[in-house]
Amino acid sequence: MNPTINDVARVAKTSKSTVSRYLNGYNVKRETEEALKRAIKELNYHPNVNARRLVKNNTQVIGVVVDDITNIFYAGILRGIEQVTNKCGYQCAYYSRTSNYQGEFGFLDLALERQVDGLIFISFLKFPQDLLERIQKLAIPVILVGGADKSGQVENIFSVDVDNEKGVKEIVQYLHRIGHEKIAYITGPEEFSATYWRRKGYVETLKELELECNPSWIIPSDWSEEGGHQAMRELLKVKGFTAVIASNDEMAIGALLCAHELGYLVPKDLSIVGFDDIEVAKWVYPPLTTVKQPLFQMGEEAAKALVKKLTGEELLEQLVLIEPKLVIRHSCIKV
Amino acid sequence: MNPTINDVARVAKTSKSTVSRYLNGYNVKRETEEALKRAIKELNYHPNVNARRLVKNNTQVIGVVVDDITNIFYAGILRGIEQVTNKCGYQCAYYSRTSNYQGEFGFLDLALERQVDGLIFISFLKFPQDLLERIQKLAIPVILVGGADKSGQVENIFSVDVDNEKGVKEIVQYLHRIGHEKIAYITGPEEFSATYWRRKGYVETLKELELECNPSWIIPSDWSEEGGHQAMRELLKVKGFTAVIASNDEMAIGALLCAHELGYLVPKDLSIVGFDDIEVAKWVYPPLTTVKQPLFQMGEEAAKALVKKLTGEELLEQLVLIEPKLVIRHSCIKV
DNA sequence: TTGAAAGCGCTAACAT
DNA sequence: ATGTTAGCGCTTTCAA
Repeated sequence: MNPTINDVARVAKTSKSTVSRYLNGYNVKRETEEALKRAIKELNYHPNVNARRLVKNNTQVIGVVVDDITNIFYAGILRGIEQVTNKCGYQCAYYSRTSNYQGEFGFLDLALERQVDGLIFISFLKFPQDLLERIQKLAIPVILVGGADKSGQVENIFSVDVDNEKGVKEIVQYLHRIGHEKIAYITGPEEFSATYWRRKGYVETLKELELECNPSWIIPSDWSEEGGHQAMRELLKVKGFTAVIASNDEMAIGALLCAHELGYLVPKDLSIVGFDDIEVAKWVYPPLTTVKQPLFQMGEEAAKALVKKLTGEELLEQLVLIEPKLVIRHSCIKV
Repeated sequence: MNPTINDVARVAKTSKSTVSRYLNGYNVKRETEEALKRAIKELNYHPNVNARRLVKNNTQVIGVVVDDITNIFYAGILRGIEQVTNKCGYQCAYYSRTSNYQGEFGFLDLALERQVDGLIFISFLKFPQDLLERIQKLAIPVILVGGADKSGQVENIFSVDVDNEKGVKEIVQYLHRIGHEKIAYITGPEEFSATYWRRKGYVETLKELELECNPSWIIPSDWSEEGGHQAMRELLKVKGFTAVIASNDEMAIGALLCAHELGYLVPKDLSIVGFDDIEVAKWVYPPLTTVKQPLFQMGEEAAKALVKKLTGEELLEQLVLIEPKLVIRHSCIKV
């Protein structure tokens, strides 16, 4: 069996409350401190956090739940979260929904069972309404990152996301600035909220700039490189456009490779833009013009909000939308 | 305050021991079960795991510690780990050493403080001797993934790694088979155990095949795309070789880009091989020939070993080395 | 099948 | 500055 504060107290010839006090940073007499230090070392004592958590009814850990921990996309967000939680004395524990939680929202048990003090849930799928309602009823703070919906906001739930609409708007404006008037679009799967907002950015900005909005220039796809490849193949049957916006970088890369295979030169014959600015975007040829997701900031905002809730502060906003940034490389050219 | 089993007992008009038994799957009378179900629902009761963990002195959670959770490289390993822990009724919690653990081996506290039942530690840096010694003394099982050292094995510590030496050996043999006799090599930083074993695979296989082993054809670098780029620039000043092995894919991609920039065609003028088989490897032009890391299997083996230790089984081996697989694409050509 | 009671390791009020 | 004591929410004998 592991040593307990009782053992430490016995060895140091004092009481367990004194041990507890010492361990928690309260003042003890110089000599007791020495004796305690020796006893702890001698016994190789380590506190049992489960006992402490039981009595204090808190854990000082923040749970970060992602749909799939192996999805590289979260990386920047996690970095941002850690940055702030570390400063505030919280431990970060990461959980993947691919693990065996009972039921769709089983991960909420992490909070209900008091494994964590609060939760940050990262997902780019649209957050289902019943999830939102359940979170709303919870006593434990849960912050959402990703699948935000400006319209269907639920009272008292804080979420942060990238301003997808704005991102695509900037792309279209940029293409327009360098002379493109006929712009095609490869869209993502509908279950992602980003799909909706990015396409909205595309359609609305075309209207604003009075550019041609041709439905056959919008091809649905699946975020994947292969999907982008195939979408491009279809687009090149339709023709008539001078630029293609893929709603993420992987599809943009697929489109790029497809164009090259079919004998089109990028950007000479065709300009291509992506979205996300994944690392590979600068390695492909030509380096991809895209829009950089402010992942780190998203993580920071989410963690700050959670820490505030945890310390009883009021949150002023319900939704923070962070602006992405256009990254101009070499996959677009003036026409 | 949250409802406890006492509340449930009161509402269901029974005792807390009966509630506990019911919750733990023991038989209770049909009617009590009904009453309990109602009470639990009515109160919205959720067990407090900290109390349970305290009395049972176990957590049913496996901690997975990585150097940096934002390093995409771990993805496959994590998937493998989850695959087996899910089956065995353990929860997986992921921790990043970039979080604020006290001191270099602070993450071991996760086990000492009983936050987890066992630990899988993933790192590709050489495992320092004192870490190994500390782990050896621990009552809690810790499995190592990555920085294995065939020679300096420490009694009673289980680790799994890819057979790096074998991987590079296969590359050299392949290049030799398609006619290359002069092969350059870009190596990684020395603090990674893979650097040592991969270079060993290169040097030894050259000797075995009686190929020229020219020290100025070995350039140290830093795993990065930029590093590979620069290493290639240096190699192309030396010249004389027909193929380059980069000890990871990112450097191989950098080398590829550099060669193209300087007017060399790959694979016509120069064959290039990488190591890892990251996703991008097939997206670059020409698609990169490389060696696929058996990440999923590594994760599986590690988790299986930990579960065995946790259930008191004996482990037969101390080190499992998993063979990587050559993936032939289009960056090499017969000479 | 159930209830009473002890105890897991710790914190915190209270008393000294 | 320190010791005594109660109690956090649960499991687990033991007895009925």
